[in-house]
Amino acid sequence: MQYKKDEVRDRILNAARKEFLARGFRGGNISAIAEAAGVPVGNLYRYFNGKSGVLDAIVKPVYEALPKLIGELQQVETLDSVTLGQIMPVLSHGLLGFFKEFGKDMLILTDCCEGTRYEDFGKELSSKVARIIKSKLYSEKCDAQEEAFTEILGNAFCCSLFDALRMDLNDAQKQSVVEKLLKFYFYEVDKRK
Amino acid sequence: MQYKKDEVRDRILNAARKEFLARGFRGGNISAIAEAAGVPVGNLYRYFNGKSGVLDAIVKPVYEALPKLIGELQQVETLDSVTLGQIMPVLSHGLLGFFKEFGKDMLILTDCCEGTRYEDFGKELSSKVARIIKSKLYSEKCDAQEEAFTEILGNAFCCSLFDALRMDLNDAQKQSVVEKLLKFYFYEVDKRK
Amino acid sequence: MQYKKDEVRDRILNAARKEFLARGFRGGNISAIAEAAGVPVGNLYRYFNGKSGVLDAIVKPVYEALPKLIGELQQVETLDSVTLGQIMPVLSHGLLGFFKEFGKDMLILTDCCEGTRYEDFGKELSSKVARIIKSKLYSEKCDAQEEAFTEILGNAFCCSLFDALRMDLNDAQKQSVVEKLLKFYFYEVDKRK
Amino acid sequence: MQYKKDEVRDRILNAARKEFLARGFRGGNISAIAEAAGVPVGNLYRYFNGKSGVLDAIVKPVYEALPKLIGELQQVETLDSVTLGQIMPVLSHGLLGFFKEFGKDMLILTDCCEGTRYEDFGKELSSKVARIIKSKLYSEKCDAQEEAFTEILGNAFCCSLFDALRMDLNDAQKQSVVEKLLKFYFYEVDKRK
DNA sequence: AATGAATGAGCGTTCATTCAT
DNA sequence: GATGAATGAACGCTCATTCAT
Repeated sequence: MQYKKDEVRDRILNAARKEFLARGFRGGNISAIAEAAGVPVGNLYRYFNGKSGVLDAIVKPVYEALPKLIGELQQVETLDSVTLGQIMPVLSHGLLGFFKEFGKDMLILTDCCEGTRYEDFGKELSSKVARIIKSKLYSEKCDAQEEAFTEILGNAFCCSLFDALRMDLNDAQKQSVVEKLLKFYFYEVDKRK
Repeated sequence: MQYKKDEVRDRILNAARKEFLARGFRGGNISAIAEAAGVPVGNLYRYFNGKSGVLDAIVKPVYEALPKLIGELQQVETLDSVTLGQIMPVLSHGLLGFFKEFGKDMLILTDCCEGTRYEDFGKELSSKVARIIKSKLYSEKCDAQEEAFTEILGNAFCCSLFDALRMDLNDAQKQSVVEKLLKFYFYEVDKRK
Repeated sequence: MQYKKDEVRDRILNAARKEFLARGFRGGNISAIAEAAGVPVGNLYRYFNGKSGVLDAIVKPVYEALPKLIGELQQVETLDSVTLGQIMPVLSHGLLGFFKEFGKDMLILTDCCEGTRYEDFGKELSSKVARIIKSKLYSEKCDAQEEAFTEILGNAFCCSLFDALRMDLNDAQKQSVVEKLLKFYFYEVDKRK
Repeated sequence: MQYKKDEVRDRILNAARKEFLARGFRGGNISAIAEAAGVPVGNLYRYFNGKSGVLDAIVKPVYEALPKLIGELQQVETLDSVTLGQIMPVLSHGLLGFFKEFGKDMLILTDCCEGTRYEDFGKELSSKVARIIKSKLYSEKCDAQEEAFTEILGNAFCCSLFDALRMDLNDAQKQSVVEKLLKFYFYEVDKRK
């Protein structure tokens, strides 16, 4: 009865998404998820490997797709002639694509994974972005403040993109907001560094 | 008073700071705090009103000092002739002062209070900042994207300031980083909006 | 439903009855109840809303049935021509019925509820009875001693009825004892007041 | 510093009396007693052997004086010619005397000793009184109902006396109420048995 | 495969008692 | 002798997980 299983699986995942978004992973309650999904607790354990198994199912796809995006960025980054203003759209476009594909799961990954092995995802992404910013903003070595400045910028830019995704806007509006952000962050950035 | 009470109190608070930073309030374990502080659980309750009492002791001072800063901002904001580039230093300077006074406690307040009455502190601060940005960036009504844009900016700026505070730099360096951020965010901002 | 739920529920309630009778509500130990019932603590909480939930289940039915009895008494009481010797049988008959229906639970209600919202049940019942006695014994206002006297009588009569219920007698014997009590308390009572 | 000790001792006892009357022995809190007495907890343990030691100090005098009274009763009881109407005044007079001497301590003994070795005091007193009633009311063997009836009467009479003591009346009034009770219970009791 | 009752370790908290000063 | 901080066993309760049916 495979068709049945998938439907149950999805009901569980959707209930879990709601629960984790509302209460975080730690605060989220497995029985509440099962009940909301209309599935007996015991059965949930046939579909998933416990609470963290449910989280994995929700979050792993996004989590593992990230290196691909990062890879693309790194390829572009190494070209000396490429500017931040050219790289960042790749990132933001990629994230927009992610969001279209994975919906809220990306936000669960970034916002609701305290206390799990995913909790550093956001930080890792930020620092990757920071490294790119740094390499483009300061061609040679830079001092502690500049180092800090780029880290902060990496995080701020990521935060801003995620905020944009979070907002209750249609895709076109999101696109437009992301473009506004790109302009805000990287237009004549060299003058403001 | 044998075994100076204050010393025990501080040991508990410091152990709690570590625990809450590492695991958040919900995930933080009172017994672990007591043990790390070298205090039996029961005794901890002589010093603090339970788990949330410990959190209060750490976080309330910062939490209650905020309105003062907000008040200063609001006074400055209402003057039509004042620009973002003039207001924001007040905010960043205030936060720097906060940080000097309250150290990591401010970060506990912003990062570790999920599930407590403090959980909206960061959001409230951001939205306050966003409102100021909006009033200065768009003199009249603005559309949904612009609205979203300012909200995102408010949050990003606050995040950046907190990141700066979080960094392992001396005060002068922090000051310098904050100034870099002010420049980055608000220099010729009208051109990038 | 495997392991019929009702059977577990009853095992818990019976263990709780014993525990509360032996140690009172405050002194009663939830883990001991669970163990005596052969149920793990956690499971007990599937059946009842905590310690006071178990008490409620035992005691509420009796507690809420009382007003009905009081109502009947009040109807009879208001008639001027009715004597104590006629009213009290209504009360004692009612309580006998209660006891047939609720068994020891009524004694738990009267004896074991210190520190709960039921703790005044006995006192309220007594004072209700006292008021009836007073209205029949002293047609007009009465002095402090007479007031005290009726209060004491109300309580004594209630105590006596409960004692009768408590005794290890069959129903017929109980009935007979109650009749003896009625005679003892109210035969030619005016001569002894 | 003996004079000091006694004063401290009394302060503790008085605080304990209040606490036990308000919350019972089990519910009473040793630290609260110490605080109310203005004595550090540790010091309380120099004066008394813990919580039950404090109770002992309050309650033992009354508890041990009882056999004396019972003894007097038993002496009178054995005389065949003596009637209930003659014995009971001895009891009530004795209890009145007790109450004058021990004040509220007798009520603590009867009302607040659940869970201690004193908890059966009331029952024992009642059954003693019941035995006297029985021997006078039924010269020969009696059936189960009569047995029960006398037990109930013993308890009711004791309860009534204690209630009388409990009331907020002056000594003369108490005396008068007790006489009312004696009349109520034992005037022409043979007709009502 | 499905069900939901059972399980028990672990949490936050209380409080009678002891102990260091 | 006086002090009150320290101690830790025990409580009521929760919840992720297992198990019997």
